[in-house]
Amino acid sequence: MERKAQILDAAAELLQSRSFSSFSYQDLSDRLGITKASLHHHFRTKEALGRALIDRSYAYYGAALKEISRKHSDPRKQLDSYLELMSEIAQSGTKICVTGVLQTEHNVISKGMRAGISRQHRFIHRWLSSVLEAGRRQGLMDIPGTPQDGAALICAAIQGALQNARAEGPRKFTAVVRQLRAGLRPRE
Amino acid sequence: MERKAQILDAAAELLQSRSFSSFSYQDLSDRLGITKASLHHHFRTKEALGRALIDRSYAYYGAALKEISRKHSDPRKQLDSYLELMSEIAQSGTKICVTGVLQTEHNVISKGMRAGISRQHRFIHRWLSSVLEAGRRQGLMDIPGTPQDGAALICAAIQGALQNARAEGPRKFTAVVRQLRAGLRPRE
DNA sequence: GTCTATAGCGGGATAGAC
DNA sequence: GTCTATCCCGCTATAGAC
Repeated sequence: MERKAQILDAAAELLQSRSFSSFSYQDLSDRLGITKASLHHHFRTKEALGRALIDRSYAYYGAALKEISRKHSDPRKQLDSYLELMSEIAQSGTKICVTGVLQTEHNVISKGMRAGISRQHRFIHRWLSSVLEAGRRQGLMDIPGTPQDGAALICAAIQGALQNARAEGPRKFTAVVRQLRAGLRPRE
Repeated sequence: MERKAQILDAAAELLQSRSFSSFSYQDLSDRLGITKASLHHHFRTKEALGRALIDRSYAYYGAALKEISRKHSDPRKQLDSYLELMSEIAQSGTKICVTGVLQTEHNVISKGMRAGISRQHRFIHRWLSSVLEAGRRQGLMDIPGTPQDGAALICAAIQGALQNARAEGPRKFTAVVRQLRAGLRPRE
């Protein structure tokens, strides 16, 4: 299980920096110092590895967002924490979000992988919707439009901003976050 | 030249539906009915084809945005036309924007391709900034923050929205556009 | 400008020994 | 669980005839 986790760590790094189609078992072999054949022992096919990566990402966000909800009751703080979480990816300088990578490869990955990505996207969208909904209900945010639309904008903008930022520099990410917050008008 | 254009048409379609690394000269050969060797006659390397695709995309947006600026003097109409242009991609159901595809492959493409994508991104960002700036100056839009930040949000959100929409359905795109417009608060 | 033929590499994957 | 050895395939790219 130790090994499996090591492989997933290295694979996640490669997925987010190079995309799914553009990393190989050979790349993993080089990084981990074990042969391709051994890697196939842990994940029989690359598709299986892909599904495992998505499941792991889903579990990560599940835990992270739950933790945020537990830690802060103020929806403004919850939103901030989410944005902070995403900004860590931007600060890597080499990675973008898993959803962005795999939605871009939507037409070249398996149905199983597509389903996993869809589930993750919908989960995060739902969480953000509920945060915005609470923010409005408690009179803490002045959201124009529905919480669902607001959440859709945040999902799309953060995903695009990470891609823009890796290519153009991290200031692109902070600019988008700044504008996003301005548009949601949290009250002081 | 006729042939070159045909190849670029087919390649653009494949680029936007499958990503750069995930289409091959064989795919083009199948679609166009000419051999891989012939394709190499027109574009010696795939990298050269990639650069040509980016140049073509850049020229396309150059012409399209110029045309929009010529046609409408009202910045609100200019913005609407831009969003309309992007929504055509969403309506395809299979394609996403070139910038999104190639920024996602940022670490696996050549420097020349990166430079071309960067130029295109900065061009569109600059155009949007000037539209928002005019909107504010003429008292037609109530943009919170700078026009530059506003433009960065639009770029990122549209790019992400196209990816979300292809995976989750076209309503994702319209939701993002709706929220984007609400955040920019154009006056009636 | 298009073809046939082929080189050369790297990809995912398997068999079977240890 | 890891290895060596190997398979088969598709990829980019080239040579050279028509």
